[in-house]
Amino acid sequence: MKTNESILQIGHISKKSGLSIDTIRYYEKQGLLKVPSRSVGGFRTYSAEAIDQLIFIRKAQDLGLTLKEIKKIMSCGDKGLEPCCDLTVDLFTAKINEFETKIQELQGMKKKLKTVLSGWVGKKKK
Amino acid sequence: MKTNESILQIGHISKKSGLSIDTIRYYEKQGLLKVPSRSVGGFRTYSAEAIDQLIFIRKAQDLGLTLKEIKKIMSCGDKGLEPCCDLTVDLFTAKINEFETKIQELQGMKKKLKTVLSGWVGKKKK
DNA sequence: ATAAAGGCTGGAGTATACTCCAGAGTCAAG
DNA sequence: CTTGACTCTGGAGTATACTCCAGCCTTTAT
Repeated sequence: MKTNESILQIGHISKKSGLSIDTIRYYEKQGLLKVPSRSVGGFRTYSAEAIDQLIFIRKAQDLGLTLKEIKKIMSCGDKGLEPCCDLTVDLFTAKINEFETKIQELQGMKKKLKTVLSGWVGKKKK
Repeated sequence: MKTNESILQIGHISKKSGLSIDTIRYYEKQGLLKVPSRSVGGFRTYSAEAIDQLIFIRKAQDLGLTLKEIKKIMSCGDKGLEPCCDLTVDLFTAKINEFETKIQELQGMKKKLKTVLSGWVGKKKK
């Protein structure tokens, strides 16, 4: 059950990242994850880095980015932080502003929910 | 072109809210918007309140809530702030925590993007 | 009365992001 | 060498949230 310590199969990084095997393969197809090397028999083999990348994707997605946007953002890391093109600069700038707005909105919404919730607790049920 | 001042047709609230007519009708089908009254001929007629509701939906959605969740949250407003059921209390509590986490993540992500971006600006292109 | 702008319904189609599956091959242990 | 856990591919299917359309009706200005 224990192959080489440092060579991770897809099932392993699936468990570590919390993403399904199918999802990982889907991300690869979509170009979000660089194509992994393969074992002689054809199994995908990953380094630990892949786990971090998957977690990053999940987080970014949770923050409202599409896979396309995430792909763009991630590919900048690959190329030593060179902007791939002006559009990427624009994307980054836009996203930063968007995030700022979202933070404001989340704080507002949180307050709203809290107010409603505390009203319930005050009344108590049944 | 100007009917009664206070009776709004779907096209009007569409423009004001920034959502398409189709989307508004879709929300109605999904039960997010209370069924509007109709003109004699069958046109939907709204009050200005509907615009606010649409804007709320759009914001909540932007923050990562599904239409189902938004529906639940909105229906609480209708019922004088009574929790519709325990599940709603749970939903609210969970969402408040989720929002807190997201705020943290957004701030982290914003910082990351900013760092990358400032690297580009420093180097300047071409 | 009529024409242009706007609205109606039901249903089909689209985009995104998965999720599931069959049939077959791989790998490590015993 | 067999077994059982794991992985492979390609393609079909699902959920969510729209988006578009045909064919027809309403409204209102002229």
